[in-house]
Amino acid sequence: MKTKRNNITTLEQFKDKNYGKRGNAKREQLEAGYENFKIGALIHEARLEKGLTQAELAEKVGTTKSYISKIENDIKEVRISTLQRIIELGLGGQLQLSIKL
Amino acid sequence: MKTKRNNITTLEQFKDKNYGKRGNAKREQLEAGYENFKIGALIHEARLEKGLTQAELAEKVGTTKSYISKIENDIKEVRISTLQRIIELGLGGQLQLSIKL
DNA sequence: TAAACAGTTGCACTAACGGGCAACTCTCTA
DNA sequence: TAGAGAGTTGCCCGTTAGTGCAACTGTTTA
Repeated sequence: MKTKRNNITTLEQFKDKNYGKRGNAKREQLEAGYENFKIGALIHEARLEKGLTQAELAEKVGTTKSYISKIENDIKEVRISTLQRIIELGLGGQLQLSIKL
Repeated sequence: MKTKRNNITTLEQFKDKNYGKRGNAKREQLEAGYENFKIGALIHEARLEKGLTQAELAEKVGTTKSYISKIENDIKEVRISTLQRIIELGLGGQLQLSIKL
């Protein structure tokens, strides 16, 4: 079998290795506990929980790893339908939406 | 003062008057309890809870009532940023997003 | 070293769609 | 009747989400 050799593929690894390293948006979101949620962090975390790489997720969804990366870093705006597609096809999950008044 | 004379401006009125009348998406969503949520129904309900008309909501958000109508009826796709704008500026609420894996 | 994997970033393209305008329907009141 | 308010719908256009490619930076293993 092909063993995974490197890089971050679980949430724990990410938190251990990257948390607090760079002054990026991802870390700030973790610190803020997603109070000001960003979609990117949401997908990022879910993907790691599933143990998928960006390329693997991209393939399931029918897109490219570069696009996944852009979404996770909130570089590109996402349509809700696209978000649903990623979550359902790629992560086997469901998008939950609600309004807190 | 200018009194509101007509049409539906509360959730109760909507349910009383429209529920089950037409075979539209809105009714089906109400019946399904939003299992297959649609953004439209979400905004629609929140708007009625706030007692706003489409035009009033539109003005707060800086858009038109026609656009609000299209979103509520799921005719148009919504961007997440737009959804946030509507909920925050227009309804004074917060959009809650999560992924159920 | 190097090679392979994971992720980021830049650039350029285009079909799709967000969003506006205006005209329409429907309902209620006078 | 008519007029006004609430909501729907058709048409249109400019923007941009989504894509594709390629080059880049780490990081890990051999």
